[in-house]
Amino acid sequence: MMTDGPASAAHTASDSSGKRRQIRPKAERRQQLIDATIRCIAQHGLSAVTMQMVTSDAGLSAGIANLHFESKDNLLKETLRFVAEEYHHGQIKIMEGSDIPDLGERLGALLDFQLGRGVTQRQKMSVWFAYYGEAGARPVYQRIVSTVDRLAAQKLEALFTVIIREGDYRDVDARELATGYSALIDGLHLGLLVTPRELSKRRARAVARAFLRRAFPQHID
Amino acid sequence: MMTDGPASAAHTASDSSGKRRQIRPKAERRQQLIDATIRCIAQHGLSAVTMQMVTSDAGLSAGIANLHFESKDNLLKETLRFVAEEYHHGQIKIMEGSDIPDLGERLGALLDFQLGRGVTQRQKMSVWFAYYGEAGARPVYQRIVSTVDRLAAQKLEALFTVIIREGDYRDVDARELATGYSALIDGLHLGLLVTPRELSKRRARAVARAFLRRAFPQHID
DNA sequence: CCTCGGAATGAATGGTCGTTCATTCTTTAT
DNA sequence: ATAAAGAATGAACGACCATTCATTCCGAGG
Repeated sequence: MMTDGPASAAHTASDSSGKRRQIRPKAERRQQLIDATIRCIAQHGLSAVTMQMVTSDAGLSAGIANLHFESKDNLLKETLRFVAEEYHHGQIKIMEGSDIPDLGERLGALLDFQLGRGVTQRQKMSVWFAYYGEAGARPVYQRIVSTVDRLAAQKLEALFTVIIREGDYRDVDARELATGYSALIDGLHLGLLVTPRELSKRRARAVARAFLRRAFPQHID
Repeated sequence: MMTDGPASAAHTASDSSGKRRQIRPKAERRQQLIDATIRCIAQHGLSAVTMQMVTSDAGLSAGIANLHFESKDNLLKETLRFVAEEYHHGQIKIMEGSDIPDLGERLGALLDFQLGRGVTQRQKMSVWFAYYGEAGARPVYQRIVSTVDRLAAQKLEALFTVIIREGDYRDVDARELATGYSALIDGLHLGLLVTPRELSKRRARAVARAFLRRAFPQHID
């Protein structure tokens, strides 16, 4: 929802479109600032992000972030919530989506989403792991991620359960496999972020596909 | 080397052992400060760590970190290097260690190390992912991690290659499997850090073991 | 016992950041 | 057209942080 529309084209304040003050709906300004925050975290790292950085990247004045979000802490919290929900909603939509009747194909669609263009953008990954890094010390972040994570994990386990029944697979535990698959995807995201030279997106997809093939040989070719 | 010896028992400056100034070898002071940095990152998060925090946690005066490390940036860099090398040296030692002749057992030892007490301590994991979070924006961190990572990946691939030959496994690519296993372990570490409620250490080990069993059924029971 | 090198200290400094709020400006309703 | 409402601005403020360095003091060598 409104993540990369033309409205977010103003990456710098030096827009030649004029310096005239613009009044916009509150929700739009909030999203504009969250988008700017994502860009700043990806470019400079969470620990280097300043309010000046964010507001100037958004092409707005210094005090505006405190106007729409109460504080910097809150802005960062809301940014994490946005990224987390965007990612998990996309996942869940595919998993329960009956528009792909074949379960093997649905699994493939999930994999492509998780390691495809939208999610694997360096920007989003940077944000994702920047917060993970702080999560150990900040229970607020843990709670935000846990909430959406749990729902996605349940959906994945349900999907795996149906596939196991359909394929009559033996010695495969849906819960264990779902945990493993989720962890594998997270680990691959990490590799793509930290060591992009050694792990290409193509290879990441191949690795994830191989994981699923070993568990569900009849469903994945 | 000297990670948790009795020497690092001074977690606060309020040691009743006296306030008398102590002069110690340079290497010892450096390690003392790195240990304090690890504790501070784990407790407060990388972005909240201050020099005051570190030096007071180490029980020393304010300017000492700048004396032994040139700057805060350098202190953080050296701390990452220490954690990365400690982790990867432990791994590599097990992988090439001929003290465990049976390859299946050696694999199990590797798994226990990666998801066992030493590594999975919240402290170490926090540090690990705090830096990962910043790696997207800081090439220095990428280089430190890449260097040690590459060596470990090669050793793991070599070990898998031997196991594949020994078990005569078909349709298993050592390189692909090594990438997958490494990613899985990273992902499990992440789960242990961010959602400890939903993923216990015991279950993480079971998931990793199941991954290996699906690939090398004869070697893992 | 004395001396000297240098390890350790911590008050002081300069700079940066988050936040505030009086003011300016745009929009909507009358 | 005019006024009221409130969105946006940006200079100013106070707090905090990394870094410096004059000073203190330990301890090894004579």
